Amino acid sequence: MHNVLTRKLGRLARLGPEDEALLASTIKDAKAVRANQVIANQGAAAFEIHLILSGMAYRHKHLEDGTRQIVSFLMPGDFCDLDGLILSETEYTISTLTACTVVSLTRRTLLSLAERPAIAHALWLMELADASILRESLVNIGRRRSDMRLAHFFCEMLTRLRSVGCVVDDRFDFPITQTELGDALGLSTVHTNRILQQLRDGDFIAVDRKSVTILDVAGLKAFCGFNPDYLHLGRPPATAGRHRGH
Amino acid sequence: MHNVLTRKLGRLARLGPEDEALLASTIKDAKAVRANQVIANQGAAAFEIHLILSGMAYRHKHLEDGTRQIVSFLMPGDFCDLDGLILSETEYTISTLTACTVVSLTRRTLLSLAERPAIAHALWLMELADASILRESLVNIGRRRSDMRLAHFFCEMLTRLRSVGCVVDDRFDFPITQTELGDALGLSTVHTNRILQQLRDGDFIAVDRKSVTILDVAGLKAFCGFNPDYLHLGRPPATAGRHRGH
DNA sequence: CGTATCATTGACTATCGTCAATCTCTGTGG
DNA sequence: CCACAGAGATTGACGATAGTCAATGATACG
Repeated sequence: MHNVLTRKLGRLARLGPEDEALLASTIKDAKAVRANQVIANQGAAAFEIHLILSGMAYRHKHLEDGTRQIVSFLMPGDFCDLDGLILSETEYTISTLTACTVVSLTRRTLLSLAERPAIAHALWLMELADASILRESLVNIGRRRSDMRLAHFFCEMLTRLRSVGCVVDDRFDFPITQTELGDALGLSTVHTNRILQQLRDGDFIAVDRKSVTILDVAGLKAFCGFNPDYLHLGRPPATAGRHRGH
Repeated sequence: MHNVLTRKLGRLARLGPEDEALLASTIKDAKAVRANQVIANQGAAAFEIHLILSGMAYRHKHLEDGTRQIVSFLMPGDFCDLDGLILSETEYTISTLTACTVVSLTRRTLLSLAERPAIAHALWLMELADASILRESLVNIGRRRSDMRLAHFFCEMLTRLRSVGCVVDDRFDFPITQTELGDALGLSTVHTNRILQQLRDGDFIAVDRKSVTILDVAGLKAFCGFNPDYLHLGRPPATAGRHRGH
């Protein structure tokens, strides 16, 4: 009867039965949010912290000239705005990519969770992993050509989504537009389109409106030099059953 | 008799006299490090956490193809590798830009600091500010033209260095090469050189081997749309004496 | 002085962005 | 069942931005 968060935290720290019970009693009252909705707005006061239970969302920042940059993707088990715990104002917008189940927690609730050392430790780790992903994104955008950039991005999505059980046969739901992809990777829509075609022509990936399939996982990783260490996913779930062997 | 860290943390949380005493007794045995030295190496085990007391350093990640990306700049009062507190392996290299004074702390020492709520709160905030700067860097590299990118970078350096008292008359020590600048901003050395010339020709900045002078602070900020909120510098130091009005 | 490092330049190329048109798909209303 | 609208994908043509290569200056330091 574990929820995503319990499983995720459990991979990062040794939770006792009391920790799990506390988490189970806290993480409830999930709210359904449709795709392409705003969860929290850049510049707005941060009263609540949002946790994704299912679905995907992203953080994005808007510039004066009307463009924007997507700065992170959020998966099941991720907190959208943990910094609202301490900072007063959210400095990015959070939008859903797919339909999501979201839990809203007050600061007080989260602080009470953080009083348990194992949970605090795991939350710390999540925050650090978040920063680590940001640094790798910086490397990706700053120093990789657009084809490797796309490739690296898909490798990351594959790996992170797999870690929360959202990948089947190297395929995952990913209803992203090419404009959004470009906004995430610092590319124009047109260029994103062309590079995407290259990756398809190279039989690395297959894409449709709603999902992405990685046709050649090893090849794609080799192509962009993907090394998943920076994701800090912790030890693999002990309960795993999928994708054994071959 | 406050050190940089005490002052910085004091701006982020309300430290009691005991907090300050603890910090003062902990932050000692500073080590001098020359410019262009490695403090901690990508991939090495993280035994100690490093704190910059004076000087500047930077974090950078290396790619397989020999290029690198500088992902953060570290100023007095910044921790270089707070994540070593929890993660076992540093995933970036830390190098000094100038001669630095550095304090090395064991995990145990840092954990004992974090037992005091005000200090823990301030450390939290520092970590969040760090992530916030990373997100803004992503915006900068992903979505700003190279001239605005450079401009924004200099605005950030000016603001951060000023907050730790390292700016006099809009001028600060900054012995960075154009190659390093390019590595930080996702640009080639040659292009960095040319854009730098534009900024000089526009009378925005003056640069020499060792320092940067911002000739037109308001103009530079307006040019790139700089908004310092993301730096989360907290309330200005109560003890300030420099740069009052006139 | 000689050497090393960095800055600067020119010429050329590659990558990437912009604009505008067209195509495809999906869902809707009739 | 079909026409139509709208969103997103795709194309081509073109231009701008940025990278590469290689040579030349400038500066600092021993």
